[in-house]
Amino acid sequence: MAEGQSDKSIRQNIYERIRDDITYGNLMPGERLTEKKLSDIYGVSRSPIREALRQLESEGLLSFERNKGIEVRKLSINQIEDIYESRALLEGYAVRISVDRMDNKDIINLSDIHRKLIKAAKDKDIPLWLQNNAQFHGYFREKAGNETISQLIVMLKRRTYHYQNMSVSYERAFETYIEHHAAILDSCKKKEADSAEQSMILHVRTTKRFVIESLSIGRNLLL
Amino acid sequence: MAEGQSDKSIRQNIYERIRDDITYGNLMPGERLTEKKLSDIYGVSRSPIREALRQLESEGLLSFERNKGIEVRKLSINQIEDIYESRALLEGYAVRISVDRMDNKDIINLSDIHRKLIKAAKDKDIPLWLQNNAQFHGYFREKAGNETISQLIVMLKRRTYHYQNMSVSYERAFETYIEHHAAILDSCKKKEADSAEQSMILHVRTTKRFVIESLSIGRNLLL
DNA sequence: ACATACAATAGTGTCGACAATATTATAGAC
DNA sequence: GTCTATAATATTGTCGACACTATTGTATGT
Repeated sequence: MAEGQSDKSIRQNIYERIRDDITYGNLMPGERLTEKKLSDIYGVSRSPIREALRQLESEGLLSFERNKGIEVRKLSINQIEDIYESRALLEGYAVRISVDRMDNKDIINLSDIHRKLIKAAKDKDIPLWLQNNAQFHGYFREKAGNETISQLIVMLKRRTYHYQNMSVSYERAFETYIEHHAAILDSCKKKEADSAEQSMILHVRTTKRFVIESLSIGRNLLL
Repeated sequence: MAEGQSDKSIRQNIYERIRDDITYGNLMPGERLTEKKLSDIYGVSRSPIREALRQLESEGLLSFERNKGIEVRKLSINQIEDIYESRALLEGYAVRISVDRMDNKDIINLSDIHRKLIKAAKDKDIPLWLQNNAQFHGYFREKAGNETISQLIVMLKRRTYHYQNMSVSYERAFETYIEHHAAILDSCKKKEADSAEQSMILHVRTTKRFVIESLSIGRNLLL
């Protein structure tokens, strides 16, 4: 009866598993991976593992050193800033393009997500927050209808996912984010594309600031 | 006395070779690759080849179908448009950020490249054009100092490289491009970042139009 | 001539083994 | 005790073989 899925290749399963382990923090930045260990854990040979690792490297989640090994990519403050600046640009664009394409139904859907975010914040329900926050941002990504930009945003989000998660509990973060979302939503309603874009850029940059601040605090505590 | 490089891994060599074969048009979109054939051509086993292929897939240069095989990724008109829109956004950003960081030396360097482009256009020296055009665009990419955005631009350029090369000979292309470059350069001199950004966006979008038009013409001739 | 079943072929997916390289442990000199 | 040289170990890089799947070719019945 076997293990389960099975119409995906082993490589694909391994790829998704390691990817998720990185994004959800089971594998931490800087952590060392050896092919042998992964091979033992998942009970498969090294071939599909190596191929999965190559994919993850290309997507910026792992870093290799020839004949040395693999580690979960560790980002410098500078690199984190670069990634968030890129996201600000791309997500800002997505919002700007979306605005003109939205009808009443879209506004209702977004307002609904927005309400759930307010509730999640009030209850301090972080998983609920993360889920709806992803939906909120994803809505614009999809609506903009640019496949390439959508993929780039998703890829960049993955690179900082665990850094960002560590900062969600940052004081006042929820409150600030909700204000930003409200501003974006408001501009959408008024069909003010440029204003919506600016609000999104501000939103992502603020997130960047929170992430970096909480990172410094974490390091100060540790060192 | 052996082949040459040799302190790069076989995988890395194969990766670069296939990548270049795609970007420079030795491998055409839609062309089918089999691991066996590549293995025979390069005289190595399939393992490093498969790993290289995975990298190229992640970068959007190949497309896979499970148990079916690999082909050089063929882009639809829509996908080409998406990629150029993304490039317009990213390269526009790079220019905008660059402007404030430029000193007289930079302006001189860019003017120099610009002059060489004019000469290449006059002589219809396409390789010289391509080389200096890459330098011109690369200058802003580097100057902007955002590693992530720089990598994204390079990746996206590769995806459309051979499509674009087919269109360089498009009538009036050189002339138009030189006007655009002049406008960008002019805005840089005047330190008008927004204007420079807009000129670059226009430039990339115009390139998109030329590529798509020359593509349609090519298809009409063929069908 | 056409459709179906089945065999032959070709290609991808995975595995275990070995080679090359890097890291760690050990021993010896001072 | 510390440094260096060397042996032992661990890890990555590459290979050839086999399993599984899809495609193509062939034969048979109608």
